[in-house]
Amino acid sequence: MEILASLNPPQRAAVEQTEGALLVLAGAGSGKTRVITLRIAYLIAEKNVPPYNILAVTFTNKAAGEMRERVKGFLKGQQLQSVPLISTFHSLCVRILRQDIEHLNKDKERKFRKDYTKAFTIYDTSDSQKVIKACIKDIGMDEKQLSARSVQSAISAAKNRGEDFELYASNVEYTDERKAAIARVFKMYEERLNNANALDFDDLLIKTVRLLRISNEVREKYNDKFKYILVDEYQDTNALQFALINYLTEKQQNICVVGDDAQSIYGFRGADIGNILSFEKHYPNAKVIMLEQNYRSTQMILDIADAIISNNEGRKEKKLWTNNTGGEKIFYYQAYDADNEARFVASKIEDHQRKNPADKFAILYRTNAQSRVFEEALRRQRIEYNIVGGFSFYERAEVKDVIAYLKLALNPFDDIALLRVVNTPPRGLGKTSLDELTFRARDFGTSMWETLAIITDEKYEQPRNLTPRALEALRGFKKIIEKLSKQASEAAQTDRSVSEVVIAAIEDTGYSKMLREENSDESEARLENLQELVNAAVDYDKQEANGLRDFIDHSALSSDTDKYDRNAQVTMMTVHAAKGLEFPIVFLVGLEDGIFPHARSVNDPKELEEERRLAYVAITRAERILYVTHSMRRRVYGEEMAAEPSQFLNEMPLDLIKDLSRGASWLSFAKSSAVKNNKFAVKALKGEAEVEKPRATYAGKTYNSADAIAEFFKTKKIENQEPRVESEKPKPLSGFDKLKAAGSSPSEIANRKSQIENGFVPGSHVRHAKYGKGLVLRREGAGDNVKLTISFPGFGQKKLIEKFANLENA
DNA sequence: GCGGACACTTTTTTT
DNA sequence: AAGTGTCCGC
Repeated sequence: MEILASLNPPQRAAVEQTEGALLVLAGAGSGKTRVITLRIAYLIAEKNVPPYNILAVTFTNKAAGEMRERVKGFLKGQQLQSVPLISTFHSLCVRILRQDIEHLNKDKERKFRKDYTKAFTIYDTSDSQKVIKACIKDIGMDEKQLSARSVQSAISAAKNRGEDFELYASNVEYTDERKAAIARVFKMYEERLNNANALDFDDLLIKTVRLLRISNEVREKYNDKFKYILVDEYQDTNALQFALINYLTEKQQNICVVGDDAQSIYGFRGADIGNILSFEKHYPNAKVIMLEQNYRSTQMILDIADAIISNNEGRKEKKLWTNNTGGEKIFYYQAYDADNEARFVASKIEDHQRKNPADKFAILYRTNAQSRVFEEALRRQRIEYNIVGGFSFYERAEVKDVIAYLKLALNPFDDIALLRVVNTPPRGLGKTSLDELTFRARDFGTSMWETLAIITDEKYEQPRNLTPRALEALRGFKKIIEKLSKQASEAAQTDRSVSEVVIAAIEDTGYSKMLREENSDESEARLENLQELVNAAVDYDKQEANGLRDFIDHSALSSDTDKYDRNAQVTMMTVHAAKGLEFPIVFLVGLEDGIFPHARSVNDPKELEEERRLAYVAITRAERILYVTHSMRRRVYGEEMAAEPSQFLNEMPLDLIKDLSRGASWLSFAKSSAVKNNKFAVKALKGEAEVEKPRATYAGKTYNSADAIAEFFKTKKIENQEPRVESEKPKPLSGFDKLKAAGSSPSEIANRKSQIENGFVPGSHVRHAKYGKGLVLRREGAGDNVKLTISFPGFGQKKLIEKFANLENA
């Protein structure tokens, strides 16, 4: 292959070393994806491996799509009999289970009696949360004592650790009532999913691993099928995924994994960097190849990324290098508020586009919620953009409703689907009737659908506790589903048109009638969305012949419906979604304490390190130019709050950053006083420096110029009163801004404070023995229970009990 | 049983 | 701010 000539020696070795186990440890921008896709092409084109023998696994649909595109590009012009399977872990599992799940029914150690069928349903996060909610209620607890959300994440975490409900329960201490309750819910949840012939996202992996473990036949089948296996972003695998790979490679050991420990950002999903070490243990003959040359970014960008990541303790030393020396400094902008931040980005994009219309941009943020302001700003400037992820098409209520009809038609045991649509459109079935139905289902130990069949039967003689009207409604509903079910199973088995069934689910169920009669803008939009769903089904009919079930699976497993369009000029997405991608110009926005690093991560050193790796991923997306921005105020829960610069900003080498802010900014201040106020720097100047660098660790100092920042915030007050940026109308102030507007001298604030039960109010500066100066952001509770949220530069936000915190005025 | 008014939580990140 | 859950009058 000619193209191999363009590779450097280690890259080339990674492509050509096709037999046996191979671990490729690669830095950001080192051509990882290029290597892995070329390898697939190489196997096919040079080694004559039939494509169906190749399996490549990724973590996101977007990565899988990207990889398919690239492989196609490399194999352009070749006639192929089949295609390699390039899929996410979850899709792979669905594919295996749809064929072979029934082998699980022979499992001698199975915990529940109900058999799985190939028609199993996939429960997405909100589906399983509904089940959990019901379970919590049924063990007699209140959502306030035990939130469905937290139980869900506890269950999911346990599952990803490889614990089933029994193991989980056996680890609960006698005194831990909360955990004991979770264990009870866990068991009940598992049983209900089993009854519903349903699997949640975690189960897809768990059941597949179990299947491969207990069935030699199945394991052998897939070992024979997948002769060459590749795993991208290997650092993100968790224990289950590792086990899955091990089973699949039992016979042949042709496995190639590619990863970068510095880019591990899915710890919250149980990803374990340790799998890199386990890999070498499990495949003792594994070769290891390192790719350290970066081909993507300028030296300037790499230096910034490296400066940040080197604050992490748990990290393999790995210094990226590049031939792209120099490059432009990193641009920095401090915005007055979120809107101003978005305007800045939009106007910069406009500038660049004027100079070079072909430029490509990415706007990267920590959370999806941040996207809206940027959408608005870009739309105002008439800049076209593409948004990845966020609120998915398949999450819209009307789409979920119609999908629920289809799911129910395919798997009538799916209680969640039934409850979703039984009274949508309204059929006169209210809470009373549905409670009765639920109660009976629990009583009989059957699914809702079976229960419904039993009590609507003419010959049923027990009292029904249902009004004649409700009974008729249930019978009507039953007929609708039966009819749809007939159509659906035809479409699922034969390759008959999926779109016909989708249309039936919209029309014959009364759903579209309901929307048409509502006749509002809202219902109009919903009808259009359903039309969109029909279009998707029509497209689907044209391209693939995999039937309705596959169509539904797709809707469950693809959260980012708007798949990444590599030709888009401007792409907006979360940093997570950007992994594996690159852009000439990147805007990393919202670099604020509490947002990035996220407030939920600052209290746990491990999580903070993950945030830092996330920042590393974000920065290394940039090829030529990187902008970093933060805003001084941000709306949180509808309330305008003061926002502090992110500690990651301060971990950047300040002299590599060019300030584009108008007037004074955090950066200008930090720069001018960094030398003067930094004890270490002063020592260094005097030649007394202990070699010990002010190594920023989570437990200690993070800022290398904490005093400078503290001082900056003192002066910030004045600046905030005279916004430097034109803003159409003055925004209503709230929180501490109101305080400042009313009278902003420290003494006045202090007075006010003593009036308010002698406590610290939001907006006041305090001093803490350990953390130093901080800004009070929030005050909750009363009396002895007052909790304060305080932002301490260098330490992040802390929640302190006022009574014990020993705070002083500052 | 239904719909509207109101009270209340919620935002990490992905499958 | 926005979406969800609960209560109440019809």
